[in-house]
Amino acid sequence: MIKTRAYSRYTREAGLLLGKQIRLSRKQRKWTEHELAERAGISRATLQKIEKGDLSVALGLVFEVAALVGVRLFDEEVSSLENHIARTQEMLSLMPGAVRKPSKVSRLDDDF
Amino acid sequence: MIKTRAYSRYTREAGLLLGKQIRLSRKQRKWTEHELAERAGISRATLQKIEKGDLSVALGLVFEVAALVGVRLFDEEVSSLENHIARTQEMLSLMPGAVRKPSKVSRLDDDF
DNA sequence: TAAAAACGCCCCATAAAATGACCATAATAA
DNA sequence: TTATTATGGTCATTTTATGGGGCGTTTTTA
Repeated sequence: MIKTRAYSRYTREAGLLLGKQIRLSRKQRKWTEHELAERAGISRATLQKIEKGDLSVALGLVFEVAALVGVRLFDEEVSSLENHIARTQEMLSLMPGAVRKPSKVSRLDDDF
Repeated sequence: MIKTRAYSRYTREAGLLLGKQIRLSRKQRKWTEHELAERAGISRATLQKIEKGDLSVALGLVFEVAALVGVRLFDEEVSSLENHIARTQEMLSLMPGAVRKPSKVSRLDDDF
């Protein structure tokens, strides 16, 4: 029995868009599936899944393929990713180490 | 034997940034790991991997969690994703059905 | 139009991910 | 400080993804 996971519409569409963008970029570069898969170090079957927007594929494989054909998430250049990471880390370190739920009452805030 | 896959710097940093952003957003919302994992329908262990930038996690799980805490890739609202998908599909349908490598010579173009 | 290549889809073996339970430690609230 | 909860990590088991191969169809080139 195969258990199919439920995904939100946003997630499904995001995966679909990403896949289509990759496919389009690959064709613009005139690379075959075989060729792109080889460059990415993955099988053709997996590449096909990615281009179809399959959400079960590992994040890293998708990112790798996307980068190879020039599809950028974060629409930022690599160099600035570093800074972005650093800034996020900074904010993170200003936060309390653990989140704690109030024991009982006083649930009017969410201060954010 | 655990086979570690090689990822490009861009991929590694993208995963790391995404994870940190998720963690930050979760804390801003004052949700515990347990809470977010539950909402996303995944285990706490998997959420921890995501927040650490682990690239082996399924794309869909990461997107789902990101969406829950408000981290958007494509920095576009959901509604426009549809249009974006449609436009990409349109361009895609204008492309030849199969990419073909030139048989021998004439490799000066890449017309793109 | 014939030959070759790209694509779509399928199955299978196995490598790897996801889960749930657990414990230890760190962090928070009282 | 003490009690409580969140987090970090490990482990065994179930579930799933990945790669490899095959095969028919479509597309392209010659």
